[in-house]
Amino acid sequence: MIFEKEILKKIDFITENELKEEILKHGEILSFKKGDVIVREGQYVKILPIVISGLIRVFQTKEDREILLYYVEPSQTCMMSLSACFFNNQSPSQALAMTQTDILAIPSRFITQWQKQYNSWNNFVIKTFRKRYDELLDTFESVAFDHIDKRVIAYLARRKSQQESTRIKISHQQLANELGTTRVVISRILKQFEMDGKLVLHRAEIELL
Amino acid sequence: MIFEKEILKKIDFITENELKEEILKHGEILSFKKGDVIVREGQYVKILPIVISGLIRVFQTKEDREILLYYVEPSQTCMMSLSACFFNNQSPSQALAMTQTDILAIPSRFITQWQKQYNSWNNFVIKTFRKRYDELLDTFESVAFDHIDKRVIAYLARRKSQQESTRIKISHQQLANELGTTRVVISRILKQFEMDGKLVLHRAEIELL
DNA sequence: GATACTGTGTATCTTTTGATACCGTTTTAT
DNA sequence: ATAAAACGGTATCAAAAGATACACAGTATC
Repeated sequence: MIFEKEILKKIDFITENELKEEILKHGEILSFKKGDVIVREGQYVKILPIVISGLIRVFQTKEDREILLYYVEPSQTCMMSLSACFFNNQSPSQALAMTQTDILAIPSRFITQWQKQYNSWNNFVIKTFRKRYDELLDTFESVAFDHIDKRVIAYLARRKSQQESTRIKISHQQLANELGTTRVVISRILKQFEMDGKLVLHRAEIELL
Repeated sequence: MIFEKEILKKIDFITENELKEEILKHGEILSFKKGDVIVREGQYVKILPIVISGLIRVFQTKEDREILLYYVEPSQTCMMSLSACFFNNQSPSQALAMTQTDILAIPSRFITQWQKQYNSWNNFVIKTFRKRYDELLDTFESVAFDHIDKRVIAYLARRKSQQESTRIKISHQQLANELGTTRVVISRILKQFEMDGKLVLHRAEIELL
């Protein structure tokens, strides 16, 4: 059971009390288990998900490879859903629950309505677009100009700071998928890092030093 | 002199007559010559530019290299300006007039106001964000997964369709900057294409066949 | 017309990354 | 318990792209 108090804590970027009430009234909590598909490619999207707890991975698949768009963390929403709701489009991407995840589902009809009525909602919408753009630009720059070893380090560092632990559970294959390369390349680089004393490798787990 | 009729033609995505009048009333036409800097990095942005004629190049500079974000064509606006106006931020990027360019400058205070009042304006705002995101994603994918020769061809094809001519005025060095690589690589690839009979090279100009 | 700058062709060498293949270990499923 | 799948180490080879260097032609400037 999720209490209203917890929900309100996650949407503290909403300043108008009236809007808070509306959100609690019209939003519905949906729960997903690890590995559940939340949105399929091509599916029409009727709700906007705001993550209350857990983590959602949003990605596209193109010719048997995945392109990671972004993760949706608590207090955030999915830009692609936002856009799809807005224009009543099909979703161009897939969303997957990475862990047990609870979302607050807002029916799409409220999105533009609230944008007009509530400043903080409109801010939320615009910030979501801008944030994802900046993230993508970051990724783009690192793909364009950095070597893979640097990207691996950056990825691990980000994971470390997100989860407050130096042990990162991920297989070489998964890491390769995240960075858009192959398993052999990742194994090679990680081994080198281990020899340099930067980390220790365990099965499906990387321990940062 | 730019006539109201021409302006209205360029903003035909605006459906409300009332808004059209407001735009004509509060917007101001600004003209730039080829090469003029329209926005500097770090500058506060007080107006939203809608291009009436010409072309604007929006890019960032990082450690002596340029990162092209996008071009703003007639009827379009600059996402970065939109975002900067919205949050009263400094512009993280530079904008440069590629040719003689006329813009319709909308004072920033109207942006959110009109978003609330006019659906077509809000659509314009959201579409701008989404469009630039999609473009960036496209570029990202081609950088991540395509070889440079394919990217060169794609770049030339886009330029061709934009300007309705098979002769593209660009030097190898400029082309290298656009694609984030070096002159030698571009010369090498273009020469190969010429030998394959796909194009003819002239000085600072490429003729597509 | 001399000079400097820009644009281009091309050769050589190196680094990075990808592709493939093979092997052993550990975990999972039946 | 046994087979299958997932995980990872490593070697070899090839391709793509970057770095550097040099030559020379066209263009602009004075």
